Amino acid sequence: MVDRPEISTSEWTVMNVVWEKQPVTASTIIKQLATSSDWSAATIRTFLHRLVKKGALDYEKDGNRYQYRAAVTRASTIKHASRSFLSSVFAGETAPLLTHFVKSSKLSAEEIDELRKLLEEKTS
Amino acid sequence: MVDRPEISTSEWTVMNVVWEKQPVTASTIIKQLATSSDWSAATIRTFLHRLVKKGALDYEKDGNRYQYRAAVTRASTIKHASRSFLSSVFAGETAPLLTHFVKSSKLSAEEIDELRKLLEEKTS
DNA sequence: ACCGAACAATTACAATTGTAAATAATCGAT
DNA sequence: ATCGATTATTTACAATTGTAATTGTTCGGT
Repeated sequence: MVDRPEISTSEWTVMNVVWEKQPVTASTIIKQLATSSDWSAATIRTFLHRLVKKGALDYEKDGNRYQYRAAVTRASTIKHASRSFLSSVFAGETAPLLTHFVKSSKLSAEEIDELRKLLEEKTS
Repeated sequence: MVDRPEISTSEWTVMNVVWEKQPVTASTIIKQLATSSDWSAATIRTFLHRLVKKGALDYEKDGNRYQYRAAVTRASTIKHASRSFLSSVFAGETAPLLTHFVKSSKLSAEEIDELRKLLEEKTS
């Protein structure tokens, strides 16, 4: 649980693909991000290298290329980033954060129900 | 509504003080942050200058010093930062974000009730 | 009118980030 | 065994960020 370097916004985008598809090669990631981003292949490869350097990704050699996979869980990384976002942007106050996101979001009936249940549980 | 430069984590801390106390002088901000941060006065003054440069703060001269006040509303700045956080960390999906923060938060009965009401409204 | 204290403005400097291009290594097909 | 394509590695470079120290300016008190 030593603290790893922060993951930047761009790096998060890459990590999300890795968590979704791992183990995954650079070119698969590049293909996947081709639509949603306007990064060049080289740029994405830079992010991959940096993420390995930061200890957020691991890889195994697979002939010519690497199969990347996450070295940290999405949950723990989210926890970290969320804590820091909450603390800087909402000055640490969760209720206003929740109010903001509830207000600004479109939620399905199921999602609303799910959240309501979670809130119930907190009451007890 | 031209897009202004991003506000960094440290700058957010300063902005939160300004929104809370404006109009406010540098030394008041420095005093306020003395407890909660370990920045030197010079560092905080640097942040103030940068925030003016970025168009996030304005000031009026008041004799020797400046009275700073926000040039952007907290609400709109929060909206911006939240959108970007949602999109990078939660891949744009609000429901998981809400789930995460509800689970990880301590909420008072009143806050829970308030949130429940907000959710009700969304149902309709 | 001058001095020190308080302020603001300028400068510094390394680390991180966004954005790649250039170079080196290697696999697969001939 | 060699060549081109595909990877990975190294290098580049400006902007932003964290963290101040230094220098310039001005107010308030003697």
